[in-house]
Amino acid sequence: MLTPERAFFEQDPVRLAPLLLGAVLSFAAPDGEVAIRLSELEAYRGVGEDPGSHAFRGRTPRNAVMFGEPGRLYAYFSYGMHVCLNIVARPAGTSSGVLMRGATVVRGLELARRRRPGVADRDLARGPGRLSRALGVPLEVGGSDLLAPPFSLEILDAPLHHATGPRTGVSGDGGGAAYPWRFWLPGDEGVSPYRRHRLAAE
DNA sequence: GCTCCGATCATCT
DNA sequence: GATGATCGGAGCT
Repeated sequence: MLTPERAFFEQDPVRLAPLLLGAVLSFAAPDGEVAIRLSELEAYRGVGEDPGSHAFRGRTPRNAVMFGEPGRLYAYFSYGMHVCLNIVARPAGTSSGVLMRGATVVRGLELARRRRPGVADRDLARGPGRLSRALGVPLEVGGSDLLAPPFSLEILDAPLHHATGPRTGVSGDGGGAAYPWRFWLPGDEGVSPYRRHRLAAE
């Protein structure tokens, strides 16, 4: 394991995402620290390039963090109840991100269980909304540097064998086989359950 | 295991 | 005013 330099995050998110599989991210919240090992990620490119990206139509107040320094946290509120977490990629001014979709808890298991009463251990961080709750990262922490406290991030020395496929839950042109930018560790229990996307009306 | 469906609201049109 | 990078529960196989 090693701590990456800032420049590591300047690469294309499609290259970056698989390199982050197996990485350990920890967050020290007021009530304690939880660390997770990433097992599923999705890459999102920027303005005009990726119809599935929040940045596709340009900069807005919500997505402004993606246009800033790489290695920071882009957090957004989804479906009226979930917080999803991305790692900003590419040089400042461009806009890209890597969505953290699934992980397993490797430290602070007792705390993670307390945050998700009644949830099985393997489900604590299996899914993007669940992942943010297990870590204890609120929306307001968006924009923070993942390379500085209260965060820490360690990556593997060598990439792991991984699988690739279409992104989950992305509708319209950004879904489907044209953008096979979902990366996961085959067989890992932290990989989110695949949800078949709804077919177009007949 | 699977499918269907409602919750719930910031964001953008 | 509609949509969505989701989740959990109900009910079925």
